[in-house]
Amino acid sequence: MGTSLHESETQALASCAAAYPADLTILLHAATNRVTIYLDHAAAEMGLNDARDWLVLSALEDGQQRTQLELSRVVCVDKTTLITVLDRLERQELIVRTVDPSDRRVRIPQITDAGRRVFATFATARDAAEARALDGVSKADREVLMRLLGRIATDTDTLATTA
Amino acid sequence: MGTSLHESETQALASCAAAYPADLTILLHAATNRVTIYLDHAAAEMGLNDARDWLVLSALEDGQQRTQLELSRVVCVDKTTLITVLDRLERQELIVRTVDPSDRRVRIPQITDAGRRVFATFATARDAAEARALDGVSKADREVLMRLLGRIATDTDTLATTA
DNA sequence: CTCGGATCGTCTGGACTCGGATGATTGTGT
DNA sequence: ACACAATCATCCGAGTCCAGACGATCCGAG
Repeated sequence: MGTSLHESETQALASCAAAYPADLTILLHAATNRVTIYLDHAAAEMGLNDARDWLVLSALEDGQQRTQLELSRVVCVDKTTLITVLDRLERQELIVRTVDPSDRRVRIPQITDAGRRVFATFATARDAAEARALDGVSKADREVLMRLLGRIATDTDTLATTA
Repeated sequence: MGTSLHESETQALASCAAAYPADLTILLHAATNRVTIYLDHAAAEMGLNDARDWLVLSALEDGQQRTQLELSRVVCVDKTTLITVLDRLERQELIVRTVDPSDRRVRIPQITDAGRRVFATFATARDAAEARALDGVSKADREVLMRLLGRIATDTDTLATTA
């Protein structure tokens, strides 16, 4: 499934970043696309469909009981789209959908042992990639990066001006 | 066209960032989504369909003559998808497709004066948003952010390990 | 108890994306 | 001059996304 696209996208992104090196917006997109491509590739290598599949697994990994709707909010995936992800993960026996006996409307997706293993291997692969991407970067600089990204991600003022 | 979705996405992103504050991958996604939502909103306000519409305009703004295929590579938009963007921009008279007399296969999209005006107003809105998002951040920290993002975006080693 | 509104998961229809096919045009070898 | 591969824009089809509709279930008011 679509493994040959990585090559061309990689090239395209390279020229992208080269063309607009000073623009925060473009840089954000380019950096995100880059890690997305890598993560999708890593996910495909271990039988997952997407980096999003792993994201869902990671949200389930803490064992906390969550409704599908709650889960969709946590991982920022549309509730409709989440269904297809859960269907796929369930078919691969990485999760199971349990029914809450106290409320038969809701389904509680829960990670299986197999799912936990896939999550763990993916997580180490991702951590290695992150470490490599930031290799040689000082602790202080990393902290700056994370802090500013977090600020951009959660800054409500940026959006408030449009209202 | 889909203006009501901004609200819900914003909420979702907020919880997203809160749930995984230490993960570079998640932070990148959350930050990018945030600025994308803002830019899409700003684009819609001035009659554009997308932030991507503006991205295409920005690539045409330097007046350099580019083939559609070249353009698609510069802005990281699939050549097929670019067609629909150009069709829309042409319908709005923000660009024109000219034919290269020396090679009648190619179309050279060129920005019009109206397109230049839309680009300029959007650019100032974006710059203001970026300035607000980084308000109070020291020059040195900004430089760190841009440099590391650029490095992540262009780092070839990260992908090379998958081959 | 029962009715009505709220909330869950799922389904559906229309729009978008993108790999590959197609047609037009180019240049190159002979 | 002519065949033929290469390259451009465009079209098409399979896959995906998501807002809204829907049935099932819960809960509070009467």
